[in-house]
Amino acid sequence: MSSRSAGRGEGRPTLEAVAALAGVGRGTVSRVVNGAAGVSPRARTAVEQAIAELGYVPNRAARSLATSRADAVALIIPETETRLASEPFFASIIRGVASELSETELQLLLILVSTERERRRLAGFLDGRRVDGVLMVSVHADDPVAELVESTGLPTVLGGRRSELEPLSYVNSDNLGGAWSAVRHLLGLGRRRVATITGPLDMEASCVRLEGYRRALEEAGVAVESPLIAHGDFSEESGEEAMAELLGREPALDAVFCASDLMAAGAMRALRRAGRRIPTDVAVVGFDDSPLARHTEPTMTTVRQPSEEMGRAMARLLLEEIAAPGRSHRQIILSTDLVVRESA
Amino acid sequence: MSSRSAGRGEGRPTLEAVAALAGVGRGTVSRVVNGAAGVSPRARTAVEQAIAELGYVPNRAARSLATSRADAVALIIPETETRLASEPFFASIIRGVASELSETELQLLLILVSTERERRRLAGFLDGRRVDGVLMVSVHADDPVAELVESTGLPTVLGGRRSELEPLSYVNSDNLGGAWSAVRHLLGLGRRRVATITGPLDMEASCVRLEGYRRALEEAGVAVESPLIAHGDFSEESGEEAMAELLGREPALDAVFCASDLMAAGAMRALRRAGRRIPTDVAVVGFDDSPLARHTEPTMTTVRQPSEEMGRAMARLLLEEIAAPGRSHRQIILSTDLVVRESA
DNA sequence: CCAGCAAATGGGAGCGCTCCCAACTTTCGA
DNA sequence: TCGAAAGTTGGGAGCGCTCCCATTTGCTGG
Repeated sequence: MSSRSAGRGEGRPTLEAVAALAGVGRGTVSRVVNGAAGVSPRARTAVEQAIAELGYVPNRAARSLATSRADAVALIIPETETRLASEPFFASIIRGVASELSETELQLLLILVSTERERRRLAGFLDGRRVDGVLMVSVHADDPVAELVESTGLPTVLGGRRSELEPLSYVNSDNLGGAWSAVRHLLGLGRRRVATITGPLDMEASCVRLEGYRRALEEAGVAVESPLIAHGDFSEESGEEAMAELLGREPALDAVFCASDLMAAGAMRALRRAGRRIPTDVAVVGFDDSPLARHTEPTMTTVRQPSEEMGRAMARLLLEEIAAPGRSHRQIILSTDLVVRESA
Repeated sequence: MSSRSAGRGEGRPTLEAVAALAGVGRGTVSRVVNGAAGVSPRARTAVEQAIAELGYVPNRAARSLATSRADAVALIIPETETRLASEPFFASIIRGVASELSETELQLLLILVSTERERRRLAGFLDGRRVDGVLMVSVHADDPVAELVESTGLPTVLGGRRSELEPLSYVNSDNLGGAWSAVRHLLGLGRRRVATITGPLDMEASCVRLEGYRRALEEAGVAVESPLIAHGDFSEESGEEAMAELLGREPALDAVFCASDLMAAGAMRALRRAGRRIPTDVAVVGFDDSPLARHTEPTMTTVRQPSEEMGRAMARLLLEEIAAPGRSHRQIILSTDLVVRESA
């Protein structure tokens, strides 16, 4: 049903074969295939028939060579360790990107970069212009991979930004608002000793979430105390350690806002081990609303960020950027919302 | 640091430019670039120098056109609904595949197929020979996507198989042994009314896990009763429903083996709602050892399948198949092991 | 009835690379 | 010392497609 005649790579019909069968020139066939104007109805039908008969499919390499377009975009995930697997966030991004791209002719190249070797390989790859644009998530402030991508001058869209003055286009979620509403929720519950576990501070999202925490506290007239702030790296283990640390410094804390669900899960574990009841003794709020949040015990109150939509928006932005290169860069902020469950 | 001179696509140096600068012919440069033998040391250094000086990177489209290789493989995930996001299994596969591929020149194309439109697009894509091989996971028995792939004649490796007489190469985990040991564990705990929630029966893995369940029971001289068997589709909701159904039919059951962690999580929820204690009243075992298993309450006993290794093995097999096409197809079975936690 | 213009069409000239062969060197054995 | 074998090298001939221009065809108006 798919490839006619001998399925081998060699026998595949070319533009020329179609032209011959349809009794027209290559140019005409090309026009039909690419939906260009200026083809008589008669010629068009003849060509379409020939295409169907031969089962013609254009050779992308040849097209690429002639047009110097790649018809592909890369999604770069600089994943340290096992984050890809443990954080469904990435999977959602992938889904969003893929679904948006499926409307187009563009292919999606997935590039996981963790080692130095892979980074070098990426450099050559991008310089080889095998893609028309680049999507990149999980960017750290001085990420060499991001710099590499930026230096290629390819259309690029980031998921998240490196700093407030991010020169590249990006899609971000409202980290400030999300964190703020999480902490406000905690305060609304009457909690006053609210701690926070941040993500890695070389990621802007972490800083902004911390800032949201600060603002909510200040607005409520509650002092921001550094013993109530601990740092993690988004991983579950780091959340567990940070929580233990917090508990050691501030035994009286009655709530904690974690910059990721994974860390919140770790924190919950640490709290349980310390004999604290959740949420009675300590209320916990996470960030992401990953599937995990519905499986912790108690279920987790968390800030939902629309990760799939984020992937979609990234892809859309990239398409625009590819279509109109040089245009000034754009950014999209997606709103977050608090999902209240049992833990707070 | 990456692209010299005017970064624009046009100004990029070609093979010819390198040849000119090095004072040799195109053939020699090509030989050097491709590490072919038969180049004098003198010529080789001259070429290498020129390449460095010009920052030359071969144009892949041109190479593809000339060699009719694509230097890429596709990973096809026929994902229904949100499975990609909810099942870290896929993420692990991706990681494994990507890490194995990073040793090579091959690029990884990710193709998510869920709609009919996307399937048609895939057909054209594969016929366009844009990849040298195909990797595919989550295959259903009469999966049209799998048939499509098979019909292209491209080197292909499946994750899982469609039936016992799967003609394509595949990597599979020991579903039979895994299920068997899970149920044996349950029996060892003294449980005698052991139920099971299967996956979709149009997937071989589901059938085999069910078979493992049967055998363990039979070996122990325990009758296999159909009221103790319910069917799900690997999703959490289906697990919940199936468990409710089971409870209705067989209130006295004291254990349940679920063909996926997600369904086990759903089952646990249903049990809790029905007032059954886990594992006191009903012991639960899942399958996959997804991250989720460590977050349920109680934590889940489950069968671990090495999903990342599965991805790796798939990639390795595909590389072999691409290198030596026509060679008879191969299969690899990865062993599973039981991870005992609190739920059983 | 024909000049004059627009629409349609054919096909040459690449795109940058690999393949392969003819030609040239060098080396070695007799 | 010479011919043959082995080692090198250059570059023509594509790979299949798009771009673009010259040419042909089909109309319209004077």
